[in-house]
Amino acid sequence: MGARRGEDVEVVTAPGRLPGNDEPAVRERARAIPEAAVARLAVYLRVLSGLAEQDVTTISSEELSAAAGVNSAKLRKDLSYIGSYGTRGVGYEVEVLVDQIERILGLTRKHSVCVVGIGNLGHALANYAGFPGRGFPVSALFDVDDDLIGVPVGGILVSHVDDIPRVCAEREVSIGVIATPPPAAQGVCDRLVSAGVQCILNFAPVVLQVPDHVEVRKVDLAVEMQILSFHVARRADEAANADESGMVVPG
Amino acid sequence: MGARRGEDVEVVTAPGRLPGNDEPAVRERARAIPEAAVARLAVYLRVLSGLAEQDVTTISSEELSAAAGVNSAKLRKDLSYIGSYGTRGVGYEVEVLVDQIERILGLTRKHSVCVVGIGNLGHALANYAGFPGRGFPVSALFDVDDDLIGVPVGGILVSHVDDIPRVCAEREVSIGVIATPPPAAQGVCDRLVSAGVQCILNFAPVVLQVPDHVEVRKVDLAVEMQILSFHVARRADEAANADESGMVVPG
DNA sequence: CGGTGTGAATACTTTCACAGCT
DNA sequence: AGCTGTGAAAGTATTCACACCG
Repeated sequence: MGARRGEDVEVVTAPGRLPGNDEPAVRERARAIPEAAVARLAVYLRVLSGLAEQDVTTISSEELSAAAGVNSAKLRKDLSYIGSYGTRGVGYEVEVLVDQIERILGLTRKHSVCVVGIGNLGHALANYAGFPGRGFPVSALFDVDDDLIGVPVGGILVSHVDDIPRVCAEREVSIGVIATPPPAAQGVCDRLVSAGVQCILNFAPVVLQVPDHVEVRKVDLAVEMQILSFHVARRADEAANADESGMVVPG
Repeated sequence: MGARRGEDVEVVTAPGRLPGNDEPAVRERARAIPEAAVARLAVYLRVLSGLAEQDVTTISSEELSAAAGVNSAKLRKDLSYIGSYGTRGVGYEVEVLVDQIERILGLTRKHSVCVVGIGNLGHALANYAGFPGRGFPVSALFDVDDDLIGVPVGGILVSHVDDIPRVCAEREVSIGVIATPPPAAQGVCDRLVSAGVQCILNFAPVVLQVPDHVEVRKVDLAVEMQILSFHVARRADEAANADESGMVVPG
């Protein structure tokens, strides 16, 4: 980073709107799509795919945003990150948006997925129709249980976790899904990483330690439930407060 | 953003809650914990519970933050939202933090959970040990399939979705988990809402429309996969660019 | 007109850095 | 001497509001 420690360096530059602003460390990559926007693009894509199936060809930001559960300004901003594909006064062509979002999300290539840990959840994941349907073929399954090795689940034979390096290399796995019990997760993660897998989706309730170049996303049921619990509690508090402050309850 | 340009802007800083500050129109919110912080508190809680089991009694922000995968400033800030329970020069008492986080997250009450849609995923959820273990007893299961009604799954008998209102009321369900196929999700959601359930965790890949007073969180595998796909693509782009710009790849 | 695309304003989150307590 | 707690700065994300264009 540049200068810090301002001996009266006075921060001058308001967020650069000046033209001659040649930031030194600025990545001139246009690929600066906010993470939050990426997540929403995936949602828009699903909504749009549904519309395409119903032969809707054109849609406005207002309609699309309502269907996606966001407001229209956010939707337009999100779409603006990927380019200008709308027509003023009209709206967007569904098919164009589908293509462009798929391009940005990298869905034009297929991404082989492996699932590690074939318990209840692993079974569900291995059979999950949403994966292959949208460019994510599940191409390997792993477990430690001898009774499972060689058994077909969702059409794929389960391999032993010890074979992760070989099998992942052979089948060019790019995304690993961890659905093991918590104590096994870090070990499995390490094996996936050393097998060259750079993206991991973790269902085990543990914080995985990985090198910088590996991307981890986690799905944590307990955390989700606790967040909901927090909201239940907050609501109860508010109700109690409103009550006590003599508010008249409407309806 | 702070001061810039000489128009005595004086942005009065934000939501401070100084003591003795008699804000005019402040709506008495003692509970102003950022959503993002709430999610992390749940993670800290799990780490802390693990530490407690290993008889660790005291921990510094540096250690705890490392175990939780965040930096220590963020951890301290997050903890500061719930109060001052640390000892300067020493650290935090594990047990105190556990109690306080549980209190804030509303885990001192039990929250009955129902699962709707007893397919692969529903089975996995019904059997998920993480729920009852941490104050979220699964107390009702629902499906439409006649072959499933009355069958015990994870020790609970499956009821028909038509009985959602009655059963949810009887068992005081406060959190509904939707694990149905996409087309059924909105209908199930509506029934849960009219049964008085105010918090919903949605695994179906659809955007649920709910009244304002209902809190929905979603877990969307396809979206997660697509976000990872985006990162795979970005990485590939970066590699290509670095390559082309004649960069020497470091070891 | 009607609806997109986007600077600018606002709101929220993270990080810095250090005063103050133990 | 060390670590927490926290204002203030920096960085992101969301929303507003309107110029612009079909």
